[in-house]
Amino acid sequence: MRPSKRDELVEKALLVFYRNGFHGTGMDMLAAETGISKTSMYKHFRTKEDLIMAALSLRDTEFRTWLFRRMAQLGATPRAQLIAMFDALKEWFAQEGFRSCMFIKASGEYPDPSDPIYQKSVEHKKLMFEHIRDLTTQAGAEKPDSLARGLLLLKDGAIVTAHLRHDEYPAKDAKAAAKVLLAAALGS
Amino acid sequence: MRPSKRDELVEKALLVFYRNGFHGTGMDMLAAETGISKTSMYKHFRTKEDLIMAALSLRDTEFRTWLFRRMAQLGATPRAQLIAMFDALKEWFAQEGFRSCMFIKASGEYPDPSDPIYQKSVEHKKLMFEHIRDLTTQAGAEKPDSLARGLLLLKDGAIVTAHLRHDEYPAKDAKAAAKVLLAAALGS
DNA sequence: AGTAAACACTACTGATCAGTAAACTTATGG
DNA sequence: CCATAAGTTTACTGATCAGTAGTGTTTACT
Repeated sequence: MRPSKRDELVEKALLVFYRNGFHGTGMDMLAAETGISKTSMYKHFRTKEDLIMAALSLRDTEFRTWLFRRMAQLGATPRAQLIAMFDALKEWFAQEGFRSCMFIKASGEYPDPSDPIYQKSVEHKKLMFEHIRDLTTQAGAEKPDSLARGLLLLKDGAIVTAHLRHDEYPAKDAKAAAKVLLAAALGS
Repeated sequence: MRPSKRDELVEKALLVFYRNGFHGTGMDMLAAETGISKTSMYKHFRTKEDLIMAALSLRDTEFRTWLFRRMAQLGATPRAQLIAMFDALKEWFAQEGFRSCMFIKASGEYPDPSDPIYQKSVEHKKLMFEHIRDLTTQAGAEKPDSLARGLLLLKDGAIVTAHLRHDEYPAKDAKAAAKVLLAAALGS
């Protein structure tokens, strides 16, 4: 099984799921939009849920890779990186395809905590937390966990707000608030 | 048309939509769960979308009424009310039926900005903002709009995080961060 | 008691849902 | 050049989707 076609399917499915939602995307529509036949899709993935899980895994690695790299590019010190997270978010919000956080949406459509899709969303948030907490630790915070959770509240608040409010405020306000939290935790 | 049965339908439909999602809830399932026949449902509402809109309207007034009243009960001054918002949220998160914000979920399932359901979600967030901004104004903030938006980022961040993380942290961290923002904006 | 509205029940429409079967086409590697 | 595997197309399954028609039943007001 060569990986290329399968990967292509997952990439395209990811976009359609992100744009149309999970329940809102049928397998026939997916076949039409990706140009890949339904039979082939079911050769690679036993069920729709399996395909969703693969798309979420791809999204998780893609998103964290992009965000953390961009933070590192924009900020020299750990503290500067944490502030730069909100500059990176601003760039994301301005992209035309931006439609909130894939995992917040996924857990909204599959709210049962025993559902693998829900659990994947929990996992993504956990991985996000771990990286941010590493940075707050490096920055010398007394309570790195608490500071990291606070910054992530601003991040997720900004994401869902940016989806309902297409102006510059969510990223801007979140960045300003993050600076205040960092100053309170680390000194100005 | 006596209002009682119609209202009963909207109330019950609201619960089912909130629990199962919008696309995840079929009209047959709704009839089964509410005990109201499909025929009757379609006497009151021409389409499923009309019913969803009615449910969202009810949710909007119910939620804002509850939250603002609770904030007034828990806080004497405008500033105390703003902090108390996060105590009220904590109570909400602890309720067994808690499943994130209905409007964030609605805009996730209906992401088209021209969709009435999406617009209803925007409207709800706007009404939330206006009340919080009134409080930040009364509290004497120099930039009441900016402070209100910052506090609402924490609120929505806490809501979506609490849905994926069933512990006390989201409400606790959001309250701590809110205190820091208020201290920075109003003086300690 | 009688009337009319509100209600429920059953059964149906055509469309779409996830998923499958079978036959055909393409590409690749020995 | 041939065999194998990956891909395609078409057609299908039974279930469920939103929404409707027709007939009967309950309720409330006069």
